[in-house]
Amino acid sequence: MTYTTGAAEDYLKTIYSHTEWQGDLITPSALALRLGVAPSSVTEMVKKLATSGLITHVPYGPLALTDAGRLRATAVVRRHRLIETWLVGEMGYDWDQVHDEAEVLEHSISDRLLEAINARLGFPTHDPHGDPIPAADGTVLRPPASLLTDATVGQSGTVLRISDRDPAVLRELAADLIGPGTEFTLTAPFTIALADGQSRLISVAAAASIWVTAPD
Amino acid sequence: MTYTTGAAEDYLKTIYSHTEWQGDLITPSALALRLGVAPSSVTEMVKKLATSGLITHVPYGPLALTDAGRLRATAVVRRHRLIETWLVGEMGYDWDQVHDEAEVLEHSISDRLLEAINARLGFPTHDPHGDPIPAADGTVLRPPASLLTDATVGQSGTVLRISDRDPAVLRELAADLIGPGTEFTLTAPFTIALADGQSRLISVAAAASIWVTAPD
DNA sequence: CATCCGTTTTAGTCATACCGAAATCCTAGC
DNA sequence: GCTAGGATTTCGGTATGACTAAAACGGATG
Repeated sequence: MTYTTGAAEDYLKTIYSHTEWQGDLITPSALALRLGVAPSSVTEMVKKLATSGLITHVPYGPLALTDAGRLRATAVVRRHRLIETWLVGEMGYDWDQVHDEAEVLEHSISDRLLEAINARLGFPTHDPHGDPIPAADGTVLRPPASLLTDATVGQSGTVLRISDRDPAVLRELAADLIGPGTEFTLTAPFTIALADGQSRLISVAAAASIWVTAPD
Repeated sequence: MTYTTGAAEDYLKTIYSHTEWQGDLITPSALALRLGVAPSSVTEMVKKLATSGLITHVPYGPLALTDAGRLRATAVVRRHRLIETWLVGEMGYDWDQVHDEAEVLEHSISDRLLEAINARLGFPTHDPHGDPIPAADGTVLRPPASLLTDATVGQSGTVLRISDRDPAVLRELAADLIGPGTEFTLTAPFTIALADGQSRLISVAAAASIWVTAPD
């Protein structure tokens, strides 16, 4: 009933993450791809999660979290992002090096230790990549955002988050001193002008990882 | 071959811990008791560990670590004790509250994070209970010690370590301000006089958990 | 030296989580 | 409306790590 293995947490987290910025529901095959498991494995886990009341699923249809499932998922995301913030803030990690470590620790840290870390960090609201850290009650503060690849030339805004999927992208942007909070104007696909007047050429992979304030 | 699951690590660590202070080899039944598993489970895991070259075992005989097994075991113990030291030193835990958390984290923390913690702590040599922290190469600095229950009346010495097995004992001794480094003279079974002249009545359970400098 | 009894091993199950192959479903294109 | 092909599920099987019950072992005792 209270089904909370590490594997199940990974499924819930991935389902949640897909809807967090993209908006649409995730399909079993997309979930399998993201998790790096076979589609048949997804079918099995989906059955267990549905039986436990954490997701809803009509056969051959997409997956959706229930309220209970979303709470469980945001709890895992909260752990992940607090751990990442801690690794960068206190333990000397760079932002492209924290993902794997957090991926493991998010399943093993106790609530008590998590809150001790949270307090040490001063109760941060965002992780190093700009992702909002869900509150303990599952609340997430997420401003409207769009991808830099969808921005129009001339559009100005602020970088809100960088997807932490690709470490190479994170290293590229760190070298360019681009991160959450950076103000920019898109001068060409994909060249941006920074506040100090400097110009930066952004790789396509990086542009597809940068979420910026939605245009007016 | 490189068999390093969390379960196997627990077996190795427990085999090692038994020999660390007691000296004699552990039997399968004692191992089962300590780990809280059935004897048949031990037989199975022993087979795997022996096949992997981490322990030696003649059927119906006791268990002994190989050099490779001892190295693996001390690595786990090192993790456990550094994590405990960190929880007490930086995260606001008391010494009776760290065991369970360390028990989990010792299997999931990366070498990198462990060394970052180690550096933050200033490369400690002992954990809060007085247990020596093995070096990365498996070396352990362990002074000769004997149990307070084996001490003779009139014997003086210094508390070297308190077994972290029983949290209640740890709380009792913390309340009595007794810990590693405390100098004492045994005045009766089990009453000890401290350096400042104060006297303390020690419970039998606590006395059986206190390791002191060996008598001359 | 035979027997007894606790220890250890064997044999058979279970739960989790994964896989590949085969069957089934859904839908887009005709 | 039919059908091809991709997506999904079903089915059988693998690996880990645990369990119980029962058989096999071996050291201590009479």
